[in-house]
Amino acid sequence: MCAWTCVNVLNLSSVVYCILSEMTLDSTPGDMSGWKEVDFALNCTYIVPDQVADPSFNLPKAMTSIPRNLTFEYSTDNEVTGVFSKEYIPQGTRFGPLQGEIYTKDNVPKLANRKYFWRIYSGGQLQHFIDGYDVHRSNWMRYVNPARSLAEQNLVACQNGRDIYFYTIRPVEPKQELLVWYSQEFAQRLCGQQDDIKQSESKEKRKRRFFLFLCGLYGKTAAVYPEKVLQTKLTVLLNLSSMIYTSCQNRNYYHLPYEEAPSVDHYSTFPAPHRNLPLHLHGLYGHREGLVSSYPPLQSRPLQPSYQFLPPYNPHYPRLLLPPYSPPFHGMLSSRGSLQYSGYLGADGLPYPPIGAPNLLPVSLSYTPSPQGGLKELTPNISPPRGAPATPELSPPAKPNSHYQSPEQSPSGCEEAMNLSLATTKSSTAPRNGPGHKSLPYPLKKQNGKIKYECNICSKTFGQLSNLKVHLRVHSGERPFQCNLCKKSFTQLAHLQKHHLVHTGEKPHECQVCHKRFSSTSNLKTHLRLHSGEKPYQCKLCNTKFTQYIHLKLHRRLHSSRDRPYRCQLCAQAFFHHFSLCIHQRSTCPANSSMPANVHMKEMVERFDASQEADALTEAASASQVGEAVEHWLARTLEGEGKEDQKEATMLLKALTAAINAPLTPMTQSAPHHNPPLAYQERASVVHLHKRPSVKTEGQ
DNA sequence: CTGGGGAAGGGGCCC
DNA sequence: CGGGCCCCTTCCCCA
Repeated sequence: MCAWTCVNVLNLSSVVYCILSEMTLDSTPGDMSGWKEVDFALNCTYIVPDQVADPSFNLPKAMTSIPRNLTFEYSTDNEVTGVFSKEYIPQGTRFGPLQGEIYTKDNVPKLANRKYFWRIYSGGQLQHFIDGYDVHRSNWMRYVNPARSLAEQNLVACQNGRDIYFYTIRPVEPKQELLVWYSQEFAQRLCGQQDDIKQSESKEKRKRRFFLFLCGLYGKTAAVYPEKVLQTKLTVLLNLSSMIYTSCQNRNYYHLPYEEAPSVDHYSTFPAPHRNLPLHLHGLYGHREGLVSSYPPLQSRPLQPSYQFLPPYNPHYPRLLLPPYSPPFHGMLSSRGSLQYSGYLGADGLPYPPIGAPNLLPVSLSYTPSPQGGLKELTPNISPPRGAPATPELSPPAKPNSHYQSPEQSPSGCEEAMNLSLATTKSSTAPRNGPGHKSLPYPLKKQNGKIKYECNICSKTFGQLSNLKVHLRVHSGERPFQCNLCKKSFTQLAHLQKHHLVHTGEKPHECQVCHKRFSSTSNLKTHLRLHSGEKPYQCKLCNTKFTQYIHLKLHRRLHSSRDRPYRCQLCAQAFFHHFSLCIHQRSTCPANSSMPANVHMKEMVERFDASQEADALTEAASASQVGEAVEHWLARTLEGEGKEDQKEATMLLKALTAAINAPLTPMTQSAPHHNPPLAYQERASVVHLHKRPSVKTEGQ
């Protein structure tokens, strides 16, 4: 574990110089200058969750959790020495969260090894530690080495919610090592702790710390030494450190952490290296693995007050309370700000003035990442953990044969009632008196010998209770699955998982024809219709077919009643032609009880109304002319149809003809409700009589 | 304006 | 019981 040190303000200017030099080199068009931790959380494009290993492998999670696009580098002794990419990893990729044992300030074991401690802050206060020491409790992130220089840093560590994630701040080429440094705010939080730091240390401790500093000179290699070799090197280093320490006193100083002590808040000072030394030689890189969040102050000068009251990083911190600071240098990654301490200090050592508040950001943000790679289920307020009663605090779990007595309902007379209690979920977004609160209990019904669970809000029945429970969220408004990146919530985990692809950019479903990829099977299926030519949605009026229902729906507007001047005053159905209205009123109008309801007939009238034969007629056409047109239309429509269809059509023709010739009762008389009819030019000339099973027409 | 394609969300069924 | 899957629907954008 590395021990990070921090420059003394006396030497700040030279370091700033180094930073500026490196920044120039590192600045890329796609850099993330000015990104706050929340920006990383919200804007990162790719999310790489940990691998979930088979527990039966019995390997430490720290080893098995490494994502597939990463790999460990091992020493000859099979110890992990670093984490490398196996393939190209784009900028804006998120890894994490970091996992480990959780300790509060008060329950840290006395003998705890703090080398893998990360500090988690909430409300500006240290809330707990995540200890990555135990390889069975921590994940692969414990092995990520800290960046020793700006040039090599490719990850930034951010605290999002109460988790720590690593984000790629630049593309990572294959076989490149992942090297991380704190985000700006992360460092600021740590800086805020500096007041607590004890400035006094014994000479021996300082020597010891200087030894650790020298370990830093060896970089991460200390991690890979077997114990015996390490012991030897330790001895040499200790002797060396004593000598150098003595000669280096009274010069410019760096802070170095004292890692072996139970408390990390011990510091010493050591000589400043040359400005061109890599950062790890500045003492920033002092130990074996990873970063320590319990690292020393980045500057000795007190921060501006606003930094001493950093925004709370609890799950509901308001974004506008984020420190209104931007990185002081254009093109500089915000993470570098922390890296360089100059993120807040100018060359004169003074803090940079605040830059405009991020008023473009949403007012508030609820952010509670989960340890499951970005997917989370809201608990416990929104939804109980799996296996738990839906709302234990509000409703007792249903006991066998027990009856839930809702406030509105009597317990009697409902032998098969079931208490799901879902609708009474405390944090349901549905109004208290809205749907869901009167929905209890849920009666069991029997349909075809099978038990059905009925929703007593919409009466829909379900074969399985769990399906009903999920369904009830529709009424209750409960959306227990929230995306921790964009705050969207969902009623089902699967929906959240699918949604998650939006952030990862993953498109698992490939078209085998054109190899275009899609995020869902549904979208792929829709796409495949383009290749197959299938158009399952057909306009029943003009026969135009579509690959998507929405297109048919939009198309239907062309046939909307506003273009149909002749409206039936009894049933409000409208037609293009007056004679069609007459046929309707004498045959298919639901208000006309003289003829039995015939859906097919009704549809036929509509189709004829939209046909070219009908268009060819004048509105003053006689009954016989209309009858001829109908006959012609039917004959044309029936071309190629089966005998059954022809038989049916003949019957319809008779019915239509009879309708045309039938007297119109005064009550169904109608007139155009607006302008006289205009010829409808766009209608398709072919209208099929019968529906093909594969074609879904309107109303189906 | 209309048709067409893709992205994404939502409900429900099945295993 | 819950995850996975499928289907449906809607929105958005573009030609």
